[in-house]
Amino acid sequence: MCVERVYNWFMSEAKYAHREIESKWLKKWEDEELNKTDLLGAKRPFYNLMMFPYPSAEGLHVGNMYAFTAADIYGRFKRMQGFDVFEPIGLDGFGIHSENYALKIGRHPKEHAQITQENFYKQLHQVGNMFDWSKTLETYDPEYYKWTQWIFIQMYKAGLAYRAKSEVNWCPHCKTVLADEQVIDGKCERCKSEMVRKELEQWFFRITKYAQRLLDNLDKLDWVQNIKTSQKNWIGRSEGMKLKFGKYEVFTTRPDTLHGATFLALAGKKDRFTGEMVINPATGKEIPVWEAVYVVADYGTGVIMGVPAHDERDMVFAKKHGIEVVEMEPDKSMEKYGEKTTHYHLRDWLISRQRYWGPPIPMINCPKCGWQPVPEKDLPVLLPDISDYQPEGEGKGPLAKHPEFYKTACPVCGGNAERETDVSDTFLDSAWYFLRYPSIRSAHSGQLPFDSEITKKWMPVHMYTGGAEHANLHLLYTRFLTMALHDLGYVPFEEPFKRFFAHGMIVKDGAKMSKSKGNVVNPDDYIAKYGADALRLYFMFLGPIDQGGDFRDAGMEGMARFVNRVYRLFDLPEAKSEDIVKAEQRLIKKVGEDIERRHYNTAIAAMMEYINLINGIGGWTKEQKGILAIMLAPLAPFLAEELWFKLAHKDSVHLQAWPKYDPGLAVQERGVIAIQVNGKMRDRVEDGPDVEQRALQSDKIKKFIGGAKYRTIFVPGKVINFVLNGK
RNA sequence: GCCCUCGUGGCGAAAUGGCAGACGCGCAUGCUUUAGGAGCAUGUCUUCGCAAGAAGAUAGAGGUUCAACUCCUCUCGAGGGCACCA
Repeated sequence: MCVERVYNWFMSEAKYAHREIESKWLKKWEDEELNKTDLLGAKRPFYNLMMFPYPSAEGLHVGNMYAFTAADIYGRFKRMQGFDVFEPIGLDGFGIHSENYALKIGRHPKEHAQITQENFYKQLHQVGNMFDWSKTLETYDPEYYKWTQWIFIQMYKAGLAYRAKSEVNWCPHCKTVLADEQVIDGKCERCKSEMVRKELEQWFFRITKYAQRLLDNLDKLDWVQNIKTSQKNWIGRSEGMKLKFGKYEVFTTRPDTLHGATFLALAGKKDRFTGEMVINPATGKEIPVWEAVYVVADYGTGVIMGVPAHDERDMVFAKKHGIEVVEMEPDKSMEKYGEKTTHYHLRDWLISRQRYWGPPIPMINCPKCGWQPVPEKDLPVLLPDISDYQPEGEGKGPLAKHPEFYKTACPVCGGNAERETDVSDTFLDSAWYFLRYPSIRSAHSGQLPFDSEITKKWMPVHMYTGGAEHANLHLLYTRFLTMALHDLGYVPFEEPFKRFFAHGMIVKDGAKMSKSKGNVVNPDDYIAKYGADALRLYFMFLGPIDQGGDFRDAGMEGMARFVNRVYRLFDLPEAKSEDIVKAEQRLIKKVGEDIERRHYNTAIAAMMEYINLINGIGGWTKEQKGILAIMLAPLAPFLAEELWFKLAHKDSVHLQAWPKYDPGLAVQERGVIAIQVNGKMRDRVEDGPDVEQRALQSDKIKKFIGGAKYRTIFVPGKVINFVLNGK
C-alpha cells in the first residue's frame, strides 16, 4: 500500500522538466551546428524565409513568435521530407521605427540597436526554431548597408532613381517625408500624426515604370487572393481615353458620355470659375472651365470633363454652381474624338528621409557637374556617430548640420561638392535582404551583394511567411526591386517569392495587445513557466494560422498538460495492439497532409486523439513511440528530441525522415456507415458485404420506409440513402 | 461608393457535397491524493422525455441536389483593402 502510494506520487510528479531539457538540447544543437545549411552542397534547396522583425521595443513580441513558429514548423517538416532547408533570421533595425523608439526613451539609436540585438537574438534562440545562426544580418551593419547604397547607385545609373521637386507627404512629428504607402487615412503609418503637404525636392524610385508588369505577374504568384487583390487595387489600373478640349486634355473612362459634358474642371484649392470657355468637340457648344476642389491634381491629367447627367459628383457640382445639365444616352461613337490611354494609381516611390538612422543616400552634388553617384570603391558612405541626431524639421536631416560629413570632393572634377544629407527609406533596406542571407560569407560576398551561383540555386524564395499588413509596402517594393535587378542582369528571376503565406494576428483575451492596455504578452514569461514547446503548440492549436488567434492563459495550461501527458505515456510498457497499428497509419497520413497545408491545429488534434487511444490501451511498442516522436519534431522540437533519446537513439530526431504510411491501412476506419431515408440520418450499420440488405432489416429503417417504393443511392464506405418515391 | 474575406455550442474550433460540433478550454459528478496542484473515469448543442427515443439547429430568406456548414441568389452583421481616381 505504502509502496503503491509512493509510486503513484512519483508518477504524478514525473513532470517534464522543460527548463533543463530545453537548455540542454539548445546547447547540443548549436555545438553540433545541427541547423547550419550547406548551401553549396545542397541537393534539394528549400529557402524558408520569414519577415525579419524590427526591434522597435525592448523585446520580441508574441506576434513575432507566433509567425516564426508557423514558418518554422513548415521548414522543419520540409527538412524531414528530404529538402535542404535554409532558414535564416536577422534584424530590420535601421529606420524610423527603431529610431522613434530610441528617441522616445532618450537613447542613441546606435546604442539602442546594440541592446536590442542582444535581447532579440537571445530570445530568438530560446523559441527553438531551426535558424541558421551562421547567416544573420542587421540592416544597420555597414557591411549590409554598403550594398543598400550600391543598389541605390545601380538604380540611379539605370534611370530608375531620380530627383524631383514635388508636393510630398510630410509628417510633422517624425519631421520627415513619407511615401504614399506609408500614409494611412491621411496619418503617419508610424506615429499616427496628421500629415501635411509640402513642396520639396526629393529622391524617387521609378516604380510606375513597372506598374503593368507588377500587375501582370500577380497571376503567376501562389499567394493568397486578398494580398493580390490589395496590390491590384493599389496599382489601380484604369483604362480610358484622352480627349482634347482646346488647350486642355482630360482623362475619362466614359468617353461615350462626351456629348453630355457641360463644363471642364481643373484641380483647384477652391471652387471658382476661371472666366474661360472651351468647345465641346462632340456638340460644338461652348462650355465653362472651372477650378474644383474635388478634382485631384496628380491623377490622370488633373483635368476632368463634367458630365452631370452621368456622374453624381459632377451633378452636385453643377447644381451648386448653376451649370447646365444635358440629359442624354451614352453613345459609343463618341470614342472617335479621343485616344485610348491607361492610367495607374501607383505613384513613384519616395526614397528620401530627413532623418539620421538610415543609410546615407550615396550621392554627391557638384556645383559644376551636378548630381554624381559616390564611386562604388568608396562605399559604404558611413553614417557618422553624432550626438545631435534628433530631427528638427524644415526639410533637412540631422546630417545637414555636419559639414565634416557633407563636405567632399566631386568624383568627376575633384572640385568642392556636397553629399546628400538625407538617408534612404527603411523599406529599401528590407526590399533586398532575402538576397543577402544565402550569400553571407560566400566567396564573392565582398565584391557583390549576392553571389550569382548561390542566388541561382536558392532563389526565388520557396516559401515566405509574414503579415498581410505589408501587402502594399514591403511586398510591392520587394517585387519592384527584384524586377529592376532582373532587368539590370543581376538576378535570373523577376519575382522574389514563389509562395507567400500570410499569418493572422494574435490578440489577448479578445483585445489587440498594447502597452497602454497593459495586456502585452511577453513570450519569455510563458517560455519560463510552460516551456517553448508548450507555447509553440498552444499558438498553433488556437485555430488556423491565417486567421490569427486569441491568447488565453487557461488554454495555455491545457497545452502544458498535453506535453506532460505525452512525456508520461512514454513510460508505458511494451505492448502490441492492432488498434494502434491502424490508428498510427491514419495519423501519419493526417499529420503529414495537415502540416503541408499548414493546418497545424488539426494535426495537433489528431495527435491528441492518438495519445488518448494509447492512454486507454495502456501500452505501445518502441517503434510506435519513435514514430510519434518524429511526427512531434516539427511542432515541439525539444520534447521530440527528449523522447527520441529516451528510446536510446544516438542521432537527432530532426534528422530523421518523415514516416511513410501504408495507404491500405490508413483508410478512414469507420466500421459503420450511415443509413439515410430521404437524406436524413436514421441509423447506422456495420460496413461490409450485403450492407444494403442489412440496412433494410433495421427496425428503424423499416419504420421510416413503411411499404413505400424507393430507390437507393449508395456511396461506398460512407452512406446509403433510401429515397422514397414522390421525392 | 467599389473590391476582398468571413459568420457553426458557454469559449477556441472541426467537417469544403455524404453521420454537424472531432480536438481542446471551461463546467458538472465520481475516484485517487495529508492538502493544493496533477492524474483517472463519466457527462456537457437546444426542446420534450425518468428513460428508450423524437423533433429542431451551422446569421436570415430562397434555390440547386437523393444529400448543403460546404455550391448559387438576395438580405443582415463583422473585419479588411481602395477611394472626391474622372
